[in-house]
Amino acid sequence: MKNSLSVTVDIVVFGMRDRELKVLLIKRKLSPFKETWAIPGGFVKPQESLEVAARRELEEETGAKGVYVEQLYTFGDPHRDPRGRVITVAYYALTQADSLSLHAATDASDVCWFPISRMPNLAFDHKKILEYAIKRLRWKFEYTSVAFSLLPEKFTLSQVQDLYEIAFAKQFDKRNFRKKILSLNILNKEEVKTDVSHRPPQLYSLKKRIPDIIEILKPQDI
Amino acid sequence: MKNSLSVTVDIVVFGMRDRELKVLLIKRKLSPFKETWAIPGGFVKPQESLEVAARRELEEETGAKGVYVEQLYTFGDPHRDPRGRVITVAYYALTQADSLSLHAATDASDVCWFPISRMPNLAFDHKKILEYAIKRLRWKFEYTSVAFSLLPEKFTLSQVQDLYEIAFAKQFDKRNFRKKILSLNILNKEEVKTDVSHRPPQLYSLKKRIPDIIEILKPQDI
DNA sequence: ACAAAAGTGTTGTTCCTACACCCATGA
DNA sequence: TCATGGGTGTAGGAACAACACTTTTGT
Repeated sequence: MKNSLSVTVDIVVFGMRDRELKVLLIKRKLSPFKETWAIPGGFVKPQESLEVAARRELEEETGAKGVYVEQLYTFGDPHRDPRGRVITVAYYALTQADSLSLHAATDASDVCWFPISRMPNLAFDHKKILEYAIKRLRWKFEYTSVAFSLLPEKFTLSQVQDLYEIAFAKQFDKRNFRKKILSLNILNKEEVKTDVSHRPPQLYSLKKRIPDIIEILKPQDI
Repeated sequence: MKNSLSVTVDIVVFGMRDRELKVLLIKRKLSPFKETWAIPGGFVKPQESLEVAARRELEEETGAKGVYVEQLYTFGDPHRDPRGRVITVAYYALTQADSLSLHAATDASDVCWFPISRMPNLAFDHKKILEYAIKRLRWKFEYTSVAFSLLPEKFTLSQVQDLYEIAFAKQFDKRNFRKKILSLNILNKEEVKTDVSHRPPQLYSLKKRIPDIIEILKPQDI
């Protein structure tokens, strides 16, 4: 039973800022890949479940608790880590970027949001992990309501549309989009937003119990 | 870096037999869970990638090579294995059950197909893994062409429909089903099957290059 | 008054659903 | 000739796509 395998978790943290979809990266303080940008992660502790480990890593960098976290894929190529055999279980998280305050954890000299369209070189096989995460994110946006995890508690329909247009790099017809979202019957109407210098928008919140799969977009929309 | 983690792969092997969707199970020869049915699996070797390990386990029990294999999920609860911390990366495979010959590998005293509707008690957390695999399988049947991996090279449209009706435990309208499948434009027409005591059916094969996601069924079909 | 974003309906088209009978072969 | 599974079309309804103007507020 004894062997020299190690297991890490890595967590791809998504957030929406400045009308761009961004990912949180850390600059590594230690070898290998010292001073290279990487996805946050670390070794799994002996008595810790994988998701708990992923949430711990997330919290260390961002302070975020209770956000949406989902297992992505396990990367186990024997040569993916120069230190030896390290298998990593990748997760991704959807956060409200604006409500987080970043702190470089002990193993990082810097933490920063990077837009997915302009990524630096990444350590290990993190480029592959990131590409996989983006693919999964789009799929989830299409078929589930996870996208709303990137928005504040109360939001306008325009914010939802912006989110989808950014994620898919594509414009949608306003009337059809609103009709579609409302017809899904997954939103509660909240109050009307005031203090805006234009017509006051209706705020909505996401209902609590929602089916896993709801087909928000059609495949040809992509 | 040294720790006492072990990593295994488990592989849920699906096949279609006697108009039922079945899963291959082994009877464990060793403790823990001696003489209990379990999903085939084993420890990952130091220089072996995860998928290679999964395929090796599959081949040991069935001789099957080159079949469809996909990573499912990684189960890492600290207490899932009484021997200590064992993380398992679960895979599933889609095989043409009739073309396999089963051999109990060294760690098994028996190998057998079980219909998913009548499963025995399973070792470890294998019940959970299996439920997860069945969920993923249905999802994949809906949105991709993996189902065809359970069929022989050349097949009739009725075989496809049977497969879907069995997987979803639901009847589909013959004309609509055939229209739908053909409209996807993923099949090549082959020869007509002879030597059947009824009207000779048209044989089809799956085209080589097919988009990942094709929406074979609609959500409300399920 | 104007700038800025919110909000709203209709029509044509496409896709889905429901439904029942004839066909080709081997025995 | 009969038993067996293979194969086919149409009509009504639902969902989607394309499209432009009016509303409400702050400045």
